[in-house]
Amino acid sequence: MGRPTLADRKDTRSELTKVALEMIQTKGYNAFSYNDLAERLNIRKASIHYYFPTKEDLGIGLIQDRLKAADVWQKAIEDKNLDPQGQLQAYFDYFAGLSQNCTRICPVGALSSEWGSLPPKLQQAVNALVKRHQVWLSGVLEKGRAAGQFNKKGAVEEQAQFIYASVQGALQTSRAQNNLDYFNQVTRQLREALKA
Amino acid sequence: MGRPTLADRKDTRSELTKVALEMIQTKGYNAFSYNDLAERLNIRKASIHYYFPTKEDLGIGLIQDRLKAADVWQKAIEDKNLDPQGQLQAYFDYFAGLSQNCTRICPVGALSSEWGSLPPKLQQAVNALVKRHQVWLSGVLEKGRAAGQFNKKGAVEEQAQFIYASVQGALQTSRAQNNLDYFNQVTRQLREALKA
DNA sequence: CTAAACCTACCTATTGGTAGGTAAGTGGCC
DNA sequence: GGCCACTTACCTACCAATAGGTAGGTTTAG
Repeated sequence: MGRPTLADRKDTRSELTKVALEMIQTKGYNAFSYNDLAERLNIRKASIHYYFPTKEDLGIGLIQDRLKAADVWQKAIEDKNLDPQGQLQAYFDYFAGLSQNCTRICPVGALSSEWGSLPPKLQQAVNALVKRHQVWLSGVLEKGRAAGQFNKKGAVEEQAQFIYASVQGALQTSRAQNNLDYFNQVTRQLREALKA
Repeated sequence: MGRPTLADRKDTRSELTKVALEMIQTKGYNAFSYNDLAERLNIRKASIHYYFPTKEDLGIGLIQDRLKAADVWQKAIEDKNLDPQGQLQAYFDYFAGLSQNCTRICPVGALSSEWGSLPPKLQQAVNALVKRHQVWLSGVLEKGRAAGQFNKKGAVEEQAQFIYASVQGALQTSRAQNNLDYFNQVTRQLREALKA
């Protein structure tokens, strides 16, 4: 009967961040509107403001979701008991999967490219997520060095930055060229550059 | 008075692509409007349509400008008679300068991040510019290999892709972190990864 | 006289956002 | 158990601002 009962309702909030995330990955932050989201979820756009008063709030909320997802992912990786090299490979695999046949890039990379048009608080949130990635990578590199898997050229933080930047760029260029091999070539060379 | 005589007029077309370029680099393609451009050039926005009927035309025109600029730059580099390693460094230096104190990124990287929202012809234009970069880099690497300056791990095209992706990502992340050292760390590690 | 290089004035669609509803579910109190 | 206050999760209907774009002038130079 017209309106669904509460029991029927989906978790609208997480649906919103999910679709907004997808749109940021495919089109960018400034290329989607509340109307686009409303049509996708089959609700009115005013309802979106109930969960996210402003688009900035939506952006920040969505990044916070990613922060939690990173927690989950990192713990799942830990449980697999991979060696550092395997963990690095899992990181690459994660992004290769995220690419979805060269249709998406990392949301953080997308937002970084529109930096000057982002509200300061959203910039902060993005930065926190970047840092999280780099801290995790640094940890993996540290362990890998101890295990003799990675070389010791420069600080691990610098190598982590190198990996992070290359992955972001590779995802973007690989989409522009419509060829995931591009991404794989880059990660192959990263492994080469890091090995002991 | 009021209105300037034709002799006083700047080259409005190139001013337009220049300012549009800057806005793409700082905010992204979807974050600036014809109105923004009009205010910056102190003309009416309708006049912009005289030069560029649509925003897509503007984007494409601007990329074609960059293609010509790349020609000029490459020839200027050739005249300097640098060795391949010096040419690669000049490439890095070019991007470090383009960063303008971590306020701008490469326009191609910016457009690549908004890929899904770009008109197909603009995507094509962007791709042509990416290819130009990579072909030039491949040439430099080829010569560098012959001169014993670079290693021969994989094809030069693959190494060129690696360099290109890393530079793009480094520019973006370095802006997000507001720290050009980030960019320099990445290029340092690229040199390391390429050396014979 | 013509054409280049603008202009004013307008258009429709869309933007993010607000005001004020309303149906359905929740918890407390007698 | 029944009533009532309250909250949740939406809704309709609007708003001013801005988007890209168009029609049809006007000024200036050659």
